[in-house]
Amino acid sequence: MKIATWNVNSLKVRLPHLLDWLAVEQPDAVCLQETKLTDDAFPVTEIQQAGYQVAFSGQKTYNGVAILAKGSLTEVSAGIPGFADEQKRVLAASMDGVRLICVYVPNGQSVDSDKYLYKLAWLDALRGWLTEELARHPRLALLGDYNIAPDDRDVHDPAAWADQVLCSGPERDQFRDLLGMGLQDAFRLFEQPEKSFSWWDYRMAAFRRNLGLRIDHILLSSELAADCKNCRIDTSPRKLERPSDHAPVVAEIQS
DNA sequence: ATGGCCTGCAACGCAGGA
Repeated sequence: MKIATWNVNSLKVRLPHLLDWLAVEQPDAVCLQETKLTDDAFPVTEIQQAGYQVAFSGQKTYNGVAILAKGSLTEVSAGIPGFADEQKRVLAASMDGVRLICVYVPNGQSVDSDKYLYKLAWLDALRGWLTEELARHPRLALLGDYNIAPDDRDVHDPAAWADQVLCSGPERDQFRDLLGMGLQDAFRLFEQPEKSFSWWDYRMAAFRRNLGLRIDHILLSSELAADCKNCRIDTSPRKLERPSDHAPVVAEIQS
C-alpha cells in the first residue's frame, strides 16, 4: 500500500497537478491539506474519474482536508472529538484495515501570537484523541502538514530559525510526544539525503536554492512502521509552473 | 535590505500562510 500526504495550497488551482501526479504515482491513498474549498465545490467527479473514492471536510478560503483512496473509505470522521473548532483541519477514515488520519496542524504564525497558543492547545487535543484511536486501530498512519520541523537537520538554516515558529522547543516537544506514543517518523526509518525538505517559500527563489523545511510528515504506528519499505519526498511537482509550496511525501507499506 | 510570493475574497488592499 502506497500512502501519501500533500498540502496542495488550493485544490482548485492545483487540481491539474494532483490528477497528473495520481496518474504517475498511483498511490493507494492520499491525504490533502489546504484544499480551501467548501464541500459543495469539491471536485468529486474529476477525482472519481481518476479512480479514487474521496472524503473531504472543507470551508471557505482557509484550511480544508481530504482523503483520496483507491479502496473503500469507512468510519469517516471529521475534526477532533470534544475539541470545538471551526477550522477544518482533521479527517480520519479507514481503508483495508489501515486507519488514515489527515491533519493540517495550525501554523502558529509566530511564537508570541495567539495562534501559537492555539497550535499548542490543538496539538494537545490531537494527542488525547490519538491515544484512543491507536487503541482502536493498531495499524494507524498520521499524515499531514505538521507545521513543525522536528530537528535541526530538517531546517536549511537552523541558526536563523532557532526558537522561531515551526522550530521552537514547545513545538518540537509536541512532535516528540507524538513519537512517545509509539508513532515513528516514516522518513527517518531510512537513509535520506541531507537537506531533505518538503516546503520552500515562494519568495527568494527558495526552491531553486533548496532553502526549505521538512514540515510534512507521515507518522506510523509500530505495526505499520514494521511493514514500511520506503519513504521519500517527491520534489517533482514543486518544479512545475504555478506549484504548491509543499511537496508530497510518500510511504510504501507491505501488504 | 529580516523583504521578495501566492491564494482567496471581494476589493482595487487585506489576511494568512510558513
